[in-house]
Amino acid sequence: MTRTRLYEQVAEQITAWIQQNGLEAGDRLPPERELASRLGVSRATLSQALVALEVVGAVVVRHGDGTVLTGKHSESRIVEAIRAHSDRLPEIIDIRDALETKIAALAAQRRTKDDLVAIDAALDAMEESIEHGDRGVDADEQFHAAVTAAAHSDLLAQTMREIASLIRESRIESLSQPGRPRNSLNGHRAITDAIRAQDPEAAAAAMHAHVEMVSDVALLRDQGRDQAQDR
Amino acid sequence: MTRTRLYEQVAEQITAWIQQNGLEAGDRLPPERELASRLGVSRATLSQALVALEVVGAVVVRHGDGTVLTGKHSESRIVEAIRAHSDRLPEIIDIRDALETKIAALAAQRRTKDDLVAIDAALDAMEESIEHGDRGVDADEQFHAAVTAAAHSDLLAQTMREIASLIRESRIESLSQPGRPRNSLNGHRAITDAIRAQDPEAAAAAMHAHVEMVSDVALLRDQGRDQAQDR
DNA sequence: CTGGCCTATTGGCTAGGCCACTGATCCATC
DNA sequence: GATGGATCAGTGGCCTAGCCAATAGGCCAG
Repeated sequence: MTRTRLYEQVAEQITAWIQQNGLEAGDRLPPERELASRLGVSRATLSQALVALEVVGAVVVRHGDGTVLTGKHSESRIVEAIRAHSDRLPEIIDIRDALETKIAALAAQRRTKDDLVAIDAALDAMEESIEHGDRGVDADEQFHAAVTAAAHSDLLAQTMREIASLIRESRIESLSQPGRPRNSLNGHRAITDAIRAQDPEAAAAAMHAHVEMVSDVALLRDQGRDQAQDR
Repeated sequence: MTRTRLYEQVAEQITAWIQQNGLEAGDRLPPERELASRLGVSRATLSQALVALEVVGAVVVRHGDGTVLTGKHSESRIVEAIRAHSDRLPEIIDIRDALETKIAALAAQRRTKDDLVAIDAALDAMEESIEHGDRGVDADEQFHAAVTAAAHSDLLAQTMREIASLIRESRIESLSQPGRPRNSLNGHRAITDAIRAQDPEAAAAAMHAHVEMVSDVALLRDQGRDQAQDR
């Protein structure tokens, strides 16, 4: 059994420190000498930690200049592959439809009582959020996360996490449309009902309709430069 | 522009050396002191290179023992997340069903003439392969890759690539069953017909049936320790 | 044969130092 | 006044030397 190496701890301390201080891309880390003494490690060890962070793509170390943050933290190759393209929204809809429809069906089959409690809680949170005039972005995310958890598939869950940042962006755009949060909430209710009734087909259909509704926004927005991809 | 760091060169030399000598998982690298002097760098620098290789997952450094190769090179986090579990086959079926069903539907909508040519070619390759008594694993893979390409979605394609190694394993098991390659080929034909006819629903249904057929094997194999996950 | 100890080997980490690169400043030149 | 080169302080890159800690295998006592 290999124990945690010091450089790993240091790397984590650094990332934590970055988060705490709200540092963003382009910001600089303290000089190695200072940072090393502040963390109570040698410069060599700190250097190892920086190598690790550099390999992961979190920072870039520039000789003679300093260590600057990339902000990319550690994005999956999936996300990287799609970020370059400007017309990514349709693709996000496609993959959400593929994954979440299946997830909804599995959730209907496998959900436990606890899963239902979590889903209901997310539903309540979104309702309350909307009552307060919010868009309910976080609650929306919470709901989908709860459904994903109820599907009890690590692989599907991990894949959803990989593209979470992409989905979040589209989610914000969608929920910014007037009347959309209420609409979305109704969609969530239908999905929840089907999951509660343990009806996979209905859950899949409800989720599909929900994702489709979101896609309308995307199409509206992409209308101008829509290409051969007829949907 | 930041020039190449020494540790990067060292890491590359090491990986090259591994390839040249045909080292495999479980093999040991020379001791740090020896390796460092042989590469003409200090132990500190070599240590940085090893950290980089460790972060990438190519090696694991064990205190007091040595540095051993993992052979995993660089697998996606999705794959890593699932490798730990022994009962991964059901989950692979789930995600294949989710992704490939959607991919088939999209392929039916978006396929070009060239896409069809590629799909037909894969079909022919599989047929010929089976005639020769092979299992047609490569041709099977080729077919699914061609369909994925025809869906014209970078995101879905990249996601499929991420879990490709997992699918490949299940594929080999499936096609090893007697009579299975022929069965699989028929499934491919049905999928191809639907895609050629540009019928999304039929393509999705055909792909779903195809994946289900594969899942039968998996269930058969997992029968003994099947848990609450009723399917 | 078993169990515990010893030791050679190997990686973990530190300390201290010199070198190379970067960027800003200052100054001579035009 | 504008331009271009020299300078210098700060920063990372890399090295040497050394001690500490974990591992594995052999040795010895029981």
